[in-house]
Amino acid sequence: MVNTASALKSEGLHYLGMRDDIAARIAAGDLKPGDKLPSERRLQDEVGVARGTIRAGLFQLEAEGVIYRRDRSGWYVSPPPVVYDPTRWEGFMSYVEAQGRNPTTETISAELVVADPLLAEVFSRPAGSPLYMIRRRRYVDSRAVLVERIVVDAALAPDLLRFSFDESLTSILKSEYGLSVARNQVSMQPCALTGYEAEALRLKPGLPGLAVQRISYDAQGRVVEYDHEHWRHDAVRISVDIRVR
Amino acid sequence: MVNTASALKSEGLHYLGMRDDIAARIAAGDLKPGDKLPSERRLQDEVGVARGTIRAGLFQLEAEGVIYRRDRSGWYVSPPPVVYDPTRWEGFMSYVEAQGRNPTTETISAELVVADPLLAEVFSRPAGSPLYMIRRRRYVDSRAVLVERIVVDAALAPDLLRFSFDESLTSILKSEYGLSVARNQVSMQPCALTGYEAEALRLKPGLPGLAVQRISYDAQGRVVEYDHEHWRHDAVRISVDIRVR
DNA sequence: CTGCAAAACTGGTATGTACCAAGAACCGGG
DNA sequence: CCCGGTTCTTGGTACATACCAGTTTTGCAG
Repeated sequence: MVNTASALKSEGLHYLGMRDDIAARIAAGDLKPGDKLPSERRLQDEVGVARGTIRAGLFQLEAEGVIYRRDRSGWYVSPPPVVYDPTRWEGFMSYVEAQGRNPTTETISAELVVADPLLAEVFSRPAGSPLYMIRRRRYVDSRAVLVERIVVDAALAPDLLRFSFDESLTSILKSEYGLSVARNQVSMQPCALTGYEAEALRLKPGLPGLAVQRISYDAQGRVVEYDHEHWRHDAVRISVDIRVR
Repeated sequence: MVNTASALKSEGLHYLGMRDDIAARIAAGDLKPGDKLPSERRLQDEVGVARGTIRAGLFQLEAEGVIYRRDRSGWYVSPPPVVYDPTRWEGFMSYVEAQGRNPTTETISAELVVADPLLAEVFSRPAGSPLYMIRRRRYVDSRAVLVERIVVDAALAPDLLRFSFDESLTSILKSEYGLSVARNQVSMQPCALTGYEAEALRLKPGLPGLAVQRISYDAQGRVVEYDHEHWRHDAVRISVDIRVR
């Protein structure tokens, strides 16, 4: 490495120096995923720089996904991310479990809505068509990692609301309605989590995240699911393995 | 919207209020991509809050990819991101051009190396096998958006270094060596750009980015390219359209 | 031992100040 | 007109301080 913590300090980049200190302690296993860091004021005394400088270093590590914060509780070491493969239609529950983690889901709302012009276009239905809209929050090992809004065509899945969505929607659509996905159109973009998403994840508005939009089609080309997910950026890694066109 | 700028201000979240002010001016087209924002000290006077608060709001917008900074020059409105489809093997030059933007490439280095254990495993060659390693910096509309390190098997592309890599490596491999890609294995993760990457992109170390790793195979399953890319996070959007397994 | 209120602690926001280093603009000499 | 140095501007870093609002702990009353 070119820059050691001490080199950075002597260059006058104290916040990067302290960043490296903490990062090194994590890399060395001195601090493990889930562990709590010393408080900002304690670090201030230990390291001997102002609290603002300490916070700059912590923000750095947060942006890198190395640590995260719980409001007014403290800073914690981030657990490793889950791997997400958009080319598979396994649901969240199964691929998180397959990675040895503990997924849970909480339904925020589920309602019947009518298609606005945008939704109508996505589903190739007239505006005003009935659709189900489901909002959920999903956890990995008790940490909220994403909120999503799923829209399903009511014509394909009549009376969908009688089910609970705290488990896998994937399995409901398949076993109850015989709907399975043949094609996914996925778009992803780094974003900032603000407003509703930040609140739902109990995050400070503006923290970085990953916005995922997915349209799932069945073999007949009908839209089975129209999904928007907002992930905390440190909770996910994308992996794709595909034949090239 | 639930939170207007003025509402946030009265709540005591001045930095979010000013964030919304700027975001609104950009959304309204008052400030266009590439435009320069007023200086921090000017904003300080205009908005009437301390410079630290102004900077907090600017960092916010930066994390969202709405604005970016040129060191000691100023803050600028981000141009729209380019769309990147890992399922295609069109090179950077062609897909950026197809989106009406102007791509350029700069070769940083190109050399013959020998396979270390990790590279040997990727290429299924004995350690010590000859490989070409190419580092490049790529631009969209004169803004550096990514740095990459490509490794190519010297056995598949002998004497590769006689070519210039300031254009498309894709076309060289295809036209000169008959190598075309049948399968891509792509992994992506939000990251922080530090050290070499930050320097090469002339970015402050620690800014958010997207790390992309790609292994490209030909129809015989041979590794054609082993590629690591580091993108600035506001410059790219990922889009995938695939049949589900 | 339990339940609950008070106290201590923690991060969140904001202000003001100071100085540095790199970029941009200016201006004069050739 | 161009070149090159000076000056101004700009963001970058750092400090000290103050107060707020949730979280966590403490400790007392029942």
